[in-house]
Amino acid sequence: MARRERSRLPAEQRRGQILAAATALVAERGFWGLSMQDVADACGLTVPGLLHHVGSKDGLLVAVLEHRDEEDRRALGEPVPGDLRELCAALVRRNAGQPEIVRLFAVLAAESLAPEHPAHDYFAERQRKVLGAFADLAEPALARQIMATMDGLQLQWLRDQAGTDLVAMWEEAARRLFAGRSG
Amino acid sequence: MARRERSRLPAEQRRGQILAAATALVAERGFWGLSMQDVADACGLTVPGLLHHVGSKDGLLVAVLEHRDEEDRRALGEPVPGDLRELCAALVRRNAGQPEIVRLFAVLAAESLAPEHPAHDYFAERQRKVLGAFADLAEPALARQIMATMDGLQLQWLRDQAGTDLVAMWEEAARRLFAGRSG
DNA sequence: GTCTATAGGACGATAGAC
DNA sequence: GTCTATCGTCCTATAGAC
Repeated sequence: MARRERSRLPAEQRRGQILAAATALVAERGFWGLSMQDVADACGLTVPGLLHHVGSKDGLLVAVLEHRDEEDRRALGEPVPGDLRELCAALVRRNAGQPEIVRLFAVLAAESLAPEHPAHDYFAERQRKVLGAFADLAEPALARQIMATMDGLQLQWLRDQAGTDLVAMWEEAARRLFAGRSG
Repeated sequence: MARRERSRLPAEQRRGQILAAATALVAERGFWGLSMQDVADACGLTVPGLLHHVGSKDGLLVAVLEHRDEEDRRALGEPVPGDLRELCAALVRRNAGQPEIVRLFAVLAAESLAPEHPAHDYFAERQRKVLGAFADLAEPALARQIMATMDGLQLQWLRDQAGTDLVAMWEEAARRLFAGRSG
C-alpha cells in the first residue's frame, strides 16, 4: 500500500504551489468545474490540507486573482507607455507568451457574467478600470473597441492555437483601429 | 405531504420545454456548472424523467446547440445581405434582442476551449464557418477583426447591461472597421 | 502544517414498475 | 412518458489528533 510521499513545506512556498496548480485547473475547467480534490492531488496534499491554506473554494479563487494582479503590477513596473498604441502592443506581446493565463481570464470573464459567481464583482470592476485607463488616452468609443478587439482576438487565438500568431493579428487590427491618428 | 402536480405532455412539447429551461440554465452556469436536477425541477420532472428525453447530460447540451442552429437557419431565412457591413449589422440587431442566447454562446465559447469539453468540436467548427463566411466578403484579416470586435463588444454589453446599447456600440466600431471601403 | 475520519449532500445514471 | 428506488461516485467542509 504505497502511499504518496508528502513533504512539509513552508507556508509561503506551499501557497505558491497551490496557486500555480489552481491557475492551471481553473483555466481548464472554470470555477464551477474546479474540484478541490484535483488541486490537492496536484500539490501532493489532502483536501483538508489544502483548505488549511485557502479557507474555502471561493477563497482559493480570490487568492488566484489577487496573485495575478500582483504579478501584473510587477510586470508593468516597467515604464508604462503613455501612447495607447504602444501600451496595447506591450499588453498583447505579454499575453502571447502566457496562453494559460489568458485562458484563465477568458474562461472566468464569461463564467462570471452570472451575478452570483464569486468573481462577478472582480470582473465588473476590472472592465471599468481597463476601459477607464484606455479612455484616458483616447475617446471612450475607441477604448471600448480596442478592448473588444483584444478580447475577441485572444479567444480566436486560444481556439486554434496551432496556426495563429496573436501579435501579428493584433498589429494588423491596430492598423485599422489607429488609422486616423498620429501613432 | 403535498407533492408537485405533474402533467403528462406530448414528447415534442416536453422537449421544447426542456430546451428552453436548459438554455437559460447553461447561459447562467455553463455546462460544468449545470445540474440535471435543476433542469428537471424547472420542467416539473424528476431526473430520470428528464433523462428519458435527452439520454444524458452531454446529450442535453448537443440538443440545445442543435436547436439554436435550427432557429438561426429559420431567422436567416430572410434574404441574407451580400454586403458584409449590412450582414454584420443584421446579426448585431438580432443579438441585441436576445441577450440570454448571446450569453449562452459567450459562456460555452470560453468553457469549450478545453479540448475535452463536450462542445469543443462544435465551437471549433463554428469559428471556422463564421470566419470563412466573412472572408468570402472581405480579406481574411478583416474577417478575423470583425468577428473579434463583435464577440468582445457583446461581452462588454453583457457585463454592464444597464447603460450600454449594443447596436450603437457596433455602429461606431463599424465606422472604423469599414473606413477604407465602399459601404 | 498536515493528517485521518467523517459528516452531509449533490451528482449522473440505471433498473424496473406503472 | 414518467415514476420510485437505488447505485456508486464525487463534492466541500469540519473536528480533532499529531
